[in-house]
Amino acid sequence: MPIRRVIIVDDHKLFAHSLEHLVNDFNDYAVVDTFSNGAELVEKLSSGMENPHVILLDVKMPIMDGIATMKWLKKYRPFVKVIVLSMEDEETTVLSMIKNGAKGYLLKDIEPDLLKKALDTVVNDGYFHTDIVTLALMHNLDDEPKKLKFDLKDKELQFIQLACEEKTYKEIADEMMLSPKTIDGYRQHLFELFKVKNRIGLMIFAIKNNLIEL
Amino acid sequence: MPIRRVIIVDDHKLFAHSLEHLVNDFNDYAVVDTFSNGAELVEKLSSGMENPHVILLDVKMPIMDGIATMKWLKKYRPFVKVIVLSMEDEETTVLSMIKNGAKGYLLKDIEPDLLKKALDTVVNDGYFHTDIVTLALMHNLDDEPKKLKFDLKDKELQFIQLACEEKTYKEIADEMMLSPKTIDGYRQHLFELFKVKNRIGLMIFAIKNNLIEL
DNA sequence: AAAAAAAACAGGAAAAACCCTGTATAAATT
DNA sequence: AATTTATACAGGGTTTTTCCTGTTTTTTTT
Repeated sequence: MPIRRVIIVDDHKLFAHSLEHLVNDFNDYAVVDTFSNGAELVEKLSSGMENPHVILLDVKMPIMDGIATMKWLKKYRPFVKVIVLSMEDEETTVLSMIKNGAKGYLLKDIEPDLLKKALDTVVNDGYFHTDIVTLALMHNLDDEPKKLKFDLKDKELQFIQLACEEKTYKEIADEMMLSPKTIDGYRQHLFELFKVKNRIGLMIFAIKNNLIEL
Repeated sequence: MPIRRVIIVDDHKLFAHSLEHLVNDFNDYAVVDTFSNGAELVEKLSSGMENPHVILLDVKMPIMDGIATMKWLKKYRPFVKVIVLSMEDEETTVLSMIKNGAKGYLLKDIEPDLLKKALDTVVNDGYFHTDIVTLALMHNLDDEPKKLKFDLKDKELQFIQLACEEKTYKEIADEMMLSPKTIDGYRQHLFELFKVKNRIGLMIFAIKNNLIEL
């Protein structure tokens, strides 16, 4: 196996250089460069630097942070594998890095062995996912209706669901076997309750509160 | 550690009983019952049977399938840990089982050792997630605009995004600095293109095709 | 420069959505 | 039994949306 070129991007110089030593001690890996923020990386890559196999990327950095860097990489170097090395395990951060193509997400307090394993796995299988990622993904999946401050009657909920389909109120009235005037009453009541101005507003509210299934 | 009570639910009798032997051979686990579909399980649990620690659940079953069973369990026995054992790895199925609280999802062709490990991990950590789950979760996350058969101009896309907000066309016209009549032209053109009948239909289309960010 | 295509805009009208106020009836409270 | 509350419904008006058929202006193509 050829030596894998690794780039480290981290503004914490001490950490970055210790990491460099560690990675250089692994067989098959060599750190070819370290940068202290995303902008430096982007600049070098843009000006013809050879692409690395793997980038070890921090999240919190000055000038151009990990998320912005990840977005750039996704767009211009999608084939370069990125492992995020971060102090923070906030789920929104994890999700946003994974969404933008990170192949792994590790906390900085892991054992060196795990980093080695992550590198190997990412190179061979394309990704390395730890519990931290899986849990974030799971919570992201949550689609329980958020507990609303109002409790909606069955008919109201049914109206909302139908109002979020490509139907006229007349059609909704037929389907619910009620007068169009009654339907108009539901509409008006819910507009006031949700503080929306039109049917689009109602639909936005319904989506944000998981009242409907698209 | 006390012996963990396990229930197997699988209509494939031969498989179910082989599995029973296998699990009984594991230390710390004992199969207390096997059922050939979800309905049998639900009936027994409802009529006072002691709850198991773990349920090994198949997906494809007659009468009451794995998904329906999982939904029932999520509602009435949320604390019972379920590991899905399935032949199929269709991502929608995986997602739906995980959404409904399955703690693990394994294919039936795995090694016995892995099942043992899954049982131990589920009992101790609460879940056991294999690549099959992580991959399904990842793809679920996809929010790239799907490649449309039409290519939309910038103005059209902007109109769509504004039309999916709580605005009148007059307001949209102001914001885009165009005449309301021009906006109406965009509307009509896109209605025909997407084959929708009203603004709600347009919004549904935009959401399904990831044209907008809510 | 002429022709073709695309983008911006209009008139006019019907349909649907929106809004306000008010009534009859059934259901729940007291 | 009397009162309140909730539900279904109406009249009638304003605004917005939707639809159809054009014209003018700008941009692109030839």
